[in-house]
Amino acid sequence: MESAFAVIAEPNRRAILSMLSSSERSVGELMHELRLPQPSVSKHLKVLREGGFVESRVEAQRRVYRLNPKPLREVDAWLEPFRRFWSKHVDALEEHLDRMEKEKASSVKGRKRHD
Amino acid sequence: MESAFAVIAEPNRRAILSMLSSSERSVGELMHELRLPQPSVSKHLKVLREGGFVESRVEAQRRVYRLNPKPLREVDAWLEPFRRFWSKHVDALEEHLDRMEKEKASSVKGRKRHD
DNA sequence: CAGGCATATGCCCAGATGGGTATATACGTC
DNA sequence: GACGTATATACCCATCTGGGCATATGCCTG
Repeated sequence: MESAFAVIAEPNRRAILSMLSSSERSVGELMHELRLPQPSVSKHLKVLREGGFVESRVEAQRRVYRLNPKPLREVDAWLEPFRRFWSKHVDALEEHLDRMEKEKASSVKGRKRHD
Repeated sequence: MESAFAVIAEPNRRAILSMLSSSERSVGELMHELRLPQPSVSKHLKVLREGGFVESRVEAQRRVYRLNPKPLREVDAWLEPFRRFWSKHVDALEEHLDRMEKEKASSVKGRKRHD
């Protein structure tokens, strides 16, 4: 599995991560709450493990999985350059005014714009 | 393409989005900067378009693509519950208590092990 | 040590997907 | 309207991946 993005592309894996964000769980608990066959859960957990999203602890016959946030921080970091767009639509007015001003300025003296 | 997550699972598509985050580009510009064959760029753009990540504007024979941040906000929103893990110091206590509780419960009946 | 529970793994299959190539469509120019 | 440019699409193929099933492994109890 290439990247953290590919790992969280799978809906069941996202569900597992969401569950683990509230508290750690055993495979059986995940299996029951997600209503997935056990091999399926184990396979997804393997992908998550190898991607560094989860870690496991042995407790008798059970494996208890807990979240490791590191790979998700990578995703979060990748989003950073896009955050300036979050408020862009809200601030459409401001952007419009900003553009108006630029055009006004350039129409006076023929200044050029850079983009 | 199912979800926004599946769309950004592809490295070239993330590259396109990153490029568009700085400024809009034509297909030819993306093609040149990413060194990808044109059909490949067009196909990725189609996925991005249908996923709502980009919008296009016709300019003579060219199609100029610009970013639409909405689907990325979904991804950002999904990350929200995990952000409390970002600052490990703050939540270390809670996690510790959580673990203590489980150990107490299991130590009553049998042996315990951790790693 | 047998037997049962919890989890992991191996195998096969069907569907999805990205790459590559060829072709279609759209537009602008002469 | 012929031609070149810019982009989209159709087609084929190799690969990957998740689902389902069977089975292996590990641990605990009697």
